[in-house]
Amino acid sequence: MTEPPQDWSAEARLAAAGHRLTRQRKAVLGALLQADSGVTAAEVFQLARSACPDLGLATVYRTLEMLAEVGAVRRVHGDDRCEAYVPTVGGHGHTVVCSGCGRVGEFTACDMRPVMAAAAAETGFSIDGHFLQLTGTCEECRARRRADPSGVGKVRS
Amino acid sequence: MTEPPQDWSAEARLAAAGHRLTRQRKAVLGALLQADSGVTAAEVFQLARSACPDLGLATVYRTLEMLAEVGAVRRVHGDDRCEAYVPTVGGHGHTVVCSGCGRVGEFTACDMRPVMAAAAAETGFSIDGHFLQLTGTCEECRARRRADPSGVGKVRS
DNA sequence: GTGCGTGCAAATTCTTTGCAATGCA
DNA sequence: TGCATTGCAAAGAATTTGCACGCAC
Repeated sequence: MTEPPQDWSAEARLAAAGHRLTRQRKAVLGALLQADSGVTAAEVFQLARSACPDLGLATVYRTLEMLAEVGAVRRVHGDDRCEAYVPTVGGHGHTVVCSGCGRVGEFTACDMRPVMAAAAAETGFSIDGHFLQLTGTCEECRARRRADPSGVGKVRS
Repeated sequence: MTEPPQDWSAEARLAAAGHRLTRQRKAVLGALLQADSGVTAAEVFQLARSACPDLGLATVYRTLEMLAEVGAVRRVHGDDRCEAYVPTVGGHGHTVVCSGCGRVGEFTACDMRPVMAAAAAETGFSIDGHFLQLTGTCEECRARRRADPSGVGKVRS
């Protein structure tokens, strides 16, 4: 459609799509960047409210949907439940979710072509996209687990 | 934990986990097998009701959760919305969702080790699991698209 | 016979929408 | 200034829970 901008920042994406950069949207973006793990709409609301006390929850939903549309945030799906959001780093990327603390990492080096070819051969579908999300343990949680191998050491409620 | 059964059928999984096979659960399983695309809880309810008219919606939710727990069904996530279910074919597998009609294929030949290694190197996480879902076009939708290249040809409402 | 599993309906949670007022471009 | 955007509150959808009864084992 439109020429992709050189600048993949959220602000640039907004501008490229013809959206305004309001105080509320800055607050939502700030909350997303502040959190180093996937956040739900409710968590964004809570975090962003400290920067913008009159923020409404409906605005958070509207903003998150809009940000996902322009590619500034990515939706993260849990195995059980869905709907957490993380800010996008680059053009295409995938998320790694820590099973210990919920922290989210993002990586871009992904060559899915062999897997996609295998899938196409096995199912007869032509493959044109993929959603990949890895689970693992972040460095910090590995350290904690070493220190206390007995406890499960879950941090997120 | 428990020794995995040789038989990966849903009934065997239920029995292995100590769950009873009731009329309602048979109806839910039947509905899942009957549908060749991912179905939501509401759709399962509607389909299963023809085999079991006194089925309650709450039971569908309870049953789907239980089936997911024992690995008899897999949750499918849409890019926008979540929570559709497909029956599991084998021990480990992934789903391919047709963007035209919503039909779901499953494939098992997946070697994610290179991707997981790359992710570990880039993020510092130790990777222990992956959720992969491909999107593409099934054979039937490709044929339809060839016949009518103009229309988008979406089938699902 | 014993509990697990169920139906029903109410309760709860999550998300969306309408509309007048506001403020960014 | 013009129109996208917002807050509030109410509507709506999706999901869960409590409890007495029925049925698989």
